[in-house]
Amino acid sequence: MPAGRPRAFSKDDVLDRALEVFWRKGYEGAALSDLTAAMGINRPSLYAAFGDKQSLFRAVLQRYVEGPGSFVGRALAEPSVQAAVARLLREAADELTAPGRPPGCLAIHGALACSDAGAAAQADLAAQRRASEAAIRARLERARDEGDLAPEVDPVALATFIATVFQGMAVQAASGSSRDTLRGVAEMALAGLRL
Amino acid sequence: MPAGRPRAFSKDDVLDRALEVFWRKGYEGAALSDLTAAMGINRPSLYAAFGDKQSLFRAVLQRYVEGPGSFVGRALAEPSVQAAVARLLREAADELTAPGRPPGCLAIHGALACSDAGAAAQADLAAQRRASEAAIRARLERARDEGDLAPEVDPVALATFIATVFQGMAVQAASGSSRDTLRGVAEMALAGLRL
DNA sequence: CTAAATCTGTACCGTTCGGTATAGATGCAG
DNA sequence: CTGCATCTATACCGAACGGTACAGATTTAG
Repeated sequence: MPAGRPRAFSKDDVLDRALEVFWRKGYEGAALSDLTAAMGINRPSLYAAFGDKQSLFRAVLQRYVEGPGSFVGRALAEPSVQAAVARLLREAADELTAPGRPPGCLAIHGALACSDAGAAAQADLAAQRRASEAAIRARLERARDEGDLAPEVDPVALATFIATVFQGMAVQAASGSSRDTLRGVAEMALAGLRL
Repeated sequence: MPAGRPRAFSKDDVLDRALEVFWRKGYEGAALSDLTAAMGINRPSLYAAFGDKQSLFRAVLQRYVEGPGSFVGRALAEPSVQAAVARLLREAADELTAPGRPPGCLAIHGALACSDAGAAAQADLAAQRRASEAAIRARLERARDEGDLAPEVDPVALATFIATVFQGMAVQAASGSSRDTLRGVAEMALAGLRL
């Protein structure tokens, strides 16, 4: 334990509070006063613990990926590629509309369009979306190597399609679409894929 | 012609300039100084001609729908529903990545997540998205009535699916995806629909 | 040519933004 | 108990925000 007065809050706890604010209002829409109010700490404590707003957002994004966004990795770990993709899209409908959380996906609507001040956050989220799409692609390529995917299927194009449907579902969720509506979208996409 | 000094600019011209700014930065990311600089007019002129920022955004949105967004209506006017949907998604790939314009769709990323000050713009865009989806649904229902659509197809669910794919494509475009990539998404969606 | 009406430009309003200096409180090491 | 390191809290900073008052310029109506 380092010398000096110990921190009076848990970093993870206040990060979760900050996540809720960024999730609901986006990077630029979340003011520092919103953040400190929700986190229950003062401004200098925030800066001492996390650095500036941009660094806080990075930390929040990482926590988002490892927390609410972790279902993606679990879905892709399904043994068959058919089950993996189906679980991914079906659980997306649940996760994007989970009660008690903001609707939609932080990585998608957290900073889609913003001023120059938000360009870094915008780039962070775009990179995260690319990473998720790359994870889907890697899973499809593995399936192709294992003979679990028809050889005429293009893993790159299919991964982009799946990611695109997911992103559209996130927009729908942010607009208030219900879980059942998103489930319907997922089923229609899966029916078309007929993996 | 009304008495008094005439306006020194064309409302439509400066609306197009404002559209570019809102499209690129979103409602909240577009500062009044950005807008007046791009429009080439002073702040009081803006307020006299359009009212406050929110009213300007409404006017810009309407011009967007009637201008860059008008391809949706034209695509849906195709005689066969198969051609209508195919043209809608294929032209979306072109329009969302058209050179010389901001990538993506104002109605989708213009105000997805924002502070309380942007709630009205957020609601306007959500309503616009619902209207577009309703237009697709109406076209599908017409096709069903005309026998142009298999009776087991649910127009509501299919319209939601098409709108969702479109919204996902807009997110991809805003992240820098190319026209060809979006074309691939459109083709994969159409192949799955096999209308 | 005068009067009324409208637009333009400057300069400013109060508020909120992200970020920080500084002082007091609270802990550990010796 | 003393010294020091770290955290908390108040109060503040300059800059940018959306919005407007006011004076001068420019037009039509009479």
